[in-house]
Amino acid sequence: MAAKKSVEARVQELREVIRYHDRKYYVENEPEISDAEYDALMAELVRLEEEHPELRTPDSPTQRVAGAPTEGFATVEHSVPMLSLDNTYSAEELKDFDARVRGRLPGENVQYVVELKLDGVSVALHYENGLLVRGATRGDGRRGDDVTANLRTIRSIPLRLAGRLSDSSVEVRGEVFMPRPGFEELNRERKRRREAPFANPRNAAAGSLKLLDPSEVAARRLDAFFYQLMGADVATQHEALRAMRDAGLKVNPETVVVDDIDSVITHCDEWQERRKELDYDTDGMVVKVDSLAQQAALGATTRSPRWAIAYKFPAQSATTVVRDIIVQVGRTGKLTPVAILEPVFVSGSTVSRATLHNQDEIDRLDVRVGDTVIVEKGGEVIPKVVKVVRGKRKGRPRRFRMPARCPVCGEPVARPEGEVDVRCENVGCPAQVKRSIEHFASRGAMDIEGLGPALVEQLVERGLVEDYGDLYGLAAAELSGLDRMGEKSAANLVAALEASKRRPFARVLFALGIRHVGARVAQILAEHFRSMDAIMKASEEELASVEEVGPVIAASVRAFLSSPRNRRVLEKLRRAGVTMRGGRAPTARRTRLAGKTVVLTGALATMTREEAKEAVSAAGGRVVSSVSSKTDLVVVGRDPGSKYRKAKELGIATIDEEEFRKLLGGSAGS
DNA sequence: ATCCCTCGAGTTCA
DNA sequence: CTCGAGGGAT
Repeated sequence: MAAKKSVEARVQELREVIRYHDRKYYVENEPEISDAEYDALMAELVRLEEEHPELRTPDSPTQRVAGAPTEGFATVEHSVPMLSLDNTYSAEELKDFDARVRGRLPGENVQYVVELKLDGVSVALHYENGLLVRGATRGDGRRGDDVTANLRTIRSIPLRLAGRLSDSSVEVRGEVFMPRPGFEELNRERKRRREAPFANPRNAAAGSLKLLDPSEVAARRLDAFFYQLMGADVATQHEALRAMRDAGLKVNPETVVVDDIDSVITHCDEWQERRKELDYDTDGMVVKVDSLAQQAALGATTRSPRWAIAYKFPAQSATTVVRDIIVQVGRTGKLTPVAILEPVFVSGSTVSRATLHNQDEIDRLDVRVGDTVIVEKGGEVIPKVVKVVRGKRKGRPRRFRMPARCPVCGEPVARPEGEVDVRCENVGCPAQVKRSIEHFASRGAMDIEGLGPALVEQLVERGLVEDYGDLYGLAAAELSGLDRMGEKSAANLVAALEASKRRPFARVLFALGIRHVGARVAQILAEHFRSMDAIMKASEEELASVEEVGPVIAASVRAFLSSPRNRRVLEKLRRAGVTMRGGRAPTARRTRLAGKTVVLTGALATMTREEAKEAVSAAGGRVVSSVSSKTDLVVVGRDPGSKYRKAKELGIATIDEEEFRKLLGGSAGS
């Protein structure tokens, strides 16, 4: 056993040495040994582990690419939501931010940390006892994909933390990105293999993290910078950055701590130019209040923290020509003018169309066909026509006027008094019919896989369906004759339709496409009325008396369900066996909240008002809007309103968010 | 009457 | 993502 002992010791030693050099090379950028020497160390470790599989541990440097390709990614809920930051675009707005911060921290000294804002993919890593156990993408902020296997392949992400954090359990957040040289190399290779190149490094990074085979991810040159540390004993953001760096997590070196907003602005201005020197993309700067105590005092709104803000570099713009202005008809019948542009490359992608929203916008810009215009990407994604270059207008092109008749069905259109939008009111208009079927089939609604715009187009054009009620009458035989529809796809679609009949009632209600009834309102109505019959019977007043439903929504629902045409469609759905009633309400657990009347005031940090309400009703309690002598408990969040005072006056018990979560029994926020 | 927060709806490209 | 508008609180 003596031999065994020395092998074990050698394995340990190799791991430590490799980890040390990994860090020198990938994190600190100061390699101490040659690649060949490094490879030799790694080869020895691999060999020893192969000979002694019992010595393998998950944090061994050989285990970066472990695990077979997966079918998909599990969803992970973030313990604390990954909020996005509010954006600012000018020095003026930064000063406003500073004023808001100081206003909420009277008499206190405020320091700011200014960091580069990387243009990549946000991730959250969990280390337990110093070991990387899980990593997830930001997703929608509340839940993301578990991409642990892929993150493990990124060499600048330590599998085990070093130094003071070496056996602590922390969460760190950062940005995974692809440096430009790696991106260019990847695209050259993709072109060689006749694969579509990525439009920009961010897309390449996002696409790489979603690869199902970790060994493919390992071949991509991904990198990461970390900027948030949770669960460690630090008092300021700059200490957190230092602690992460000491632990072997890569932290962006271009970070400064400053004493006032003017220095922040100077720094932002400077990087606007200097960012070109970097070999990775940045889309702005992030300004954070340094003190974590002050951060906590400032808190967050439901959307973003109040202690940080993003300063976005001015959007890149490009000049192009308007070839045409066309008019689209949406699901609700709204006519939308769209500029068809001479394709032009703007910040990462080629733009060929841009919405002009409505006649007012067109008049404001005075865009005409043939005009030269400046386009920008508002919010990095959606292109926007910013202005017309008047000097380049040739001749006297006609002003654009919204058509008096629907371009699709030819019926006259209406523009209600005082509204900016023009609508086609013909519910049988093919454009509306197609869009409403697409909506019906979409994810979030009935989620019918394989039923996309192209197929809907054919189904309607060939008269196979007149509305979404007809979908369930489709037979595989009818379908397999369509373009790109073999027997197999036809059978799949029929199966998908069958499966969709079991969607929960709330989804069905949403799928109907009633104006003002989105996913959320549908959920509220479903929970309150429990069945289609009950909603059909409800009067407008009864509908409007439901919390969160006002006169406009009530009228819209009533109008939809009163229309004989819609009733016929609903009848088809009912006969097909589509869910028309909700299940029972989840049985209330026996908790200390059971039977209590609760009032919420102020903003909660870890859940929205709605989630809090759900949590209370799941716990058997009831949330009402105002404090009275009948109220049992007032939950006080950040910036409580007058309800807090009233609770004090009436001597009603108040609790803060932490106590509230305890009362909910830890299972809140689900 | 007015402010603030959310939700709904429309939109682009790979 | 952003704009506009509905709903509730003030």
